[in-house]
Amino acid sequence: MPNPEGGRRDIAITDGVKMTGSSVVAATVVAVTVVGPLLGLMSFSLVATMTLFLIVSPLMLIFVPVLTVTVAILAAAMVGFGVAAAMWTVGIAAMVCRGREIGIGSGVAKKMVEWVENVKRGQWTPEEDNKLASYIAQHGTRNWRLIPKNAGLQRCGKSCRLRWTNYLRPDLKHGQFSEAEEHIIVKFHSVLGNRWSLIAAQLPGRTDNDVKNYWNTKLKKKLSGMGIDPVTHKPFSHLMAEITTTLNPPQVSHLAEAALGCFKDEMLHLLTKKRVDLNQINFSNPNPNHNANNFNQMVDNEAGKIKMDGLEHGNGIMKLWDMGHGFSYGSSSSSFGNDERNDGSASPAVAAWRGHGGIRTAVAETAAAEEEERRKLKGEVMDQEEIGSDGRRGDHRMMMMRSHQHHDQHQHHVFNVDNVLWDLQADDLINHMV
DNA sequence: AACATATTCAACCGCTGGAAA
DNA sequence: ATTTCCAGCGGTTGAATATGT
Repeated sequence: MPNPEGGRRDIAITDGVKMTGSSVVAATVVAVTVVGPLLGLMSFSLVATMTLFLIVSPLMLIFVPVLTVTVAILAAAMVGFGVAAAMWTVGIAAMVCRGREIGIGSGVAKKMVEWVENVKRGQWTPEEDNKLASYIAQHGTRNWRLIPKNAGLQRCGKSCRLRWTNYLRPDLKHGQFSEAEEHIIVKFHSVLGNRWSLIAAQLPGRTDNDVKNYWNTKLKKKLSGMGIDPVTHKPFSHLMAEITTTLNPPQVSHLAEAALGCFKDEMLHLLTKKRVDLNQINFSNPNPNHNANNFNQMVDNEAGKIKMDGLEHGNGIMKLWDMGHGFSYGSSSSSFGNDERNDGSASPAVAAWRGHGGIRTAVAETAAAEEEERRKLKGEVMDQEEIGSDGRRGDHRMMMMRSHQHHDQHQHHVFNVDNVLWDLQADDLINHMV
């Protein structure tokens, strides 16, 4: 698509500020300005040192041949430095230009680009907030690239968009999360994993960033403190049981040593890194009450929006959260949040979701396998897109996952200990922690 | 009071995929 | 069919603040 402003393609680094001829010149000037004085200083140092040496040396004549060679070498070195500096100068300019083009997002190039382009970063000031909010109130949020320009802000479009969506939007709720909100986050995280946008969609006025931060800073610790692994939502005791039944005795003893330390969370996190072979996933449903049915019902309600009443109040669904005592991970056979089966493994529903990246950091699934699986599902999912009427990608993903469950009826189960391969060496676990 | 450490959370980064040309 | 633009997403960072020593 031709750029409407006649420039080259925008790049990610500043999200919409284009490279222009003046920027190239400015970048070069900046680079030369930095390198020039450095070169001058180096030359001056060399000349001064040599002069001083020649003046003070009484044995100058004796060492003339040596000095000649030395000076020749140093001169050659200076030429080399000069060439290197010139190349560096050109390189910096090129890096800035190229960085602008392809989106290099770190290091000198980034700083140069920021400086050259005069794009501000960091905390927003109240004045900036006012400018952005009043502009959006008048013109809407149609083209984020143009918004900072038109609003008189020295920000990139992406920064403006994030500021608006995460902070300035009038429908946002600021302040502490309520217990009910915590409840919802934990329940949905147990099924969706780190799908923050999907979880946030269940909490009016909260952004995915809010939910993510709250989870990482509060809820994770809260669950750990209650003896529940925040990654798998399983009790630690179950994970330890899995360790002892799965690993060889020497490995178990190493793990036990590690467990005695103060790295419980890290260890358990690593222990949940199971290899997922998507070709062997079994989404069959040995338990007629398991979560897949409950979840599918919820997804069907209100065009893909999950119905909280059913989650919170029952119909055979376990109540995870006891308002008086915090989280309650019971052993109900029809549990939703914990989804624990008698053998300690997660149910197919949870496994299905996790198999699609719900707990990417915990499940050592390969990106390639996941991508292939997505592609396989894509056609089927597209047929169901109308269910997610608001067009959010998360809803598509939900549909994909649901679709996947139906699609792979005859495959094996991800988290069933009988089928899981543990791919971590005990030494690796310990080394990582230490 | 001064310093060190931990916590919080706004802002950012890089990637992805849909839409548009 | 391909290229380009744009917005959404999850992970990460780092400044500001709180808490501990």
